[in-house]
Amino acid sequence: CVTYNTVINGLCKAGETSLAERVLREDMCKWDIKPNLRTFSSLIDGFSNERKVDDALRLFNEILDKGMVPNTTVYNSLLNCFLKQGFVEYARYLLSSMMDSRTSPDHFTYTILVEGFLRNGFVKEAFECHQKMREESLCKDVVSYNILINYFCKHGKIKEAKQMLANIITSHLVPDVITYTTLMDGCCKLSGVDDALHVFDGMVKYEQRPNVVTYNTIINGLCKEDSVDAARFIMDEMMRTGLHVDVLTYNTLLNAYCNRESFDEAVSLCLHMRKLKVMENESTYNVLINFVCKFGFFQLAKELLKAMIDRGIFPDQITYTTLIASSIKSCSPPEVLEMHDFLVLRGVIPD
RNA sequence: CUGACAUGUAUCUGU
Repeated sequence: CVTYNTVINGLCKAGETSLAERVLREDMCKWDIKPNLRTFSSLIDGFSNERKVDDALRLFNEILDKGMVPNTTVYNSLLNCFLKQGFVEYARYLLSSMMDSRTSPDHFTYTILVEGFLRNGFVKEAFECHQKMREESLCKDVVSYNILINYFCKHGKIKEAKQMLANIITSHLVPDVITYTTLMDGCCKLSGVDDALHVFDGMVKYEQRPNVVTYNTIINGLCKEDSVDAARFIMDEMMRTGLHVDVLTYNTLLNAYCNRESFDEAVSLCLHMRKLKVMENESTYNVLINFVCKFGFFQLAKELLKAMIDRGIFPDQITYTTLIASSIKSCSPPEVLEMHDFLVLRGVIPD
């Protein structure tokens, strides 16, 4: 059973949850191995990440039908699924059944609720959940604080965000790399890179190691303040010190070079990326497509679109908006429609 | 007695 759970969980994480379910139905039944709650949690979480709420709910009901008793993790997975897709009322209902069945919430439950309520605009309830978790001494880590810091930062409230960091420390918890990075990103966007660097100093002082995301955040902040060369210096330093850069590092700088119209730098960065075998993603192509569109090279944009599909990267809503907005300016109405149909046919849902 | 498998938070691109 452990072996199967490992395989099933791997498939779920790889976005192959339907296949994982077939493994359950066919292989496990064949050998008469009984799935347990972990098996179901993996599958529910897998469907959750694929936004298949119906399937997640179906598996939850199957647990009940089999006479098994869902534990906290199973409830958490389904709660998270509902809240991520905006089904707040379902989540509330599930939460009350969880209470009725005397399944006690843990710190995961609370952080899922805090994040989910904030995501769906129920700010007051989110804060109440956070408070309740603290009162029940279930606040075992800083995740819920991190979520609140992110909320404040995304709503322009840098002062409140910093206050939350102070609250973490007075609660005798230890801010982690995500706490600092979240706050640094808020600083970059609200009070400038200089301020973010103060936070960075604090992080180092409290012995939290910056990671790739931390540096990407700084690089992005510098790029947005037109200090692209300083940003590039950081990237070079990362590589020199053996910290591996990722696709977001490249995308951030690539976008900055494009905005600055440093064509040569942009091209050489793309080559650099290939050489280090960092795979491009949707954003990489979106940056390039946006760049060529801005100069009215719509044919070139089409070629990039083809190249991205050939590499197995699917256009998304941003690709759509970029291409449609540009085609309206430089193409005839039939061509705009042709592009629209083409993208919709590849699964893009226009917003 | 011990060990292996499940759930939550941060950074890039368009309008």
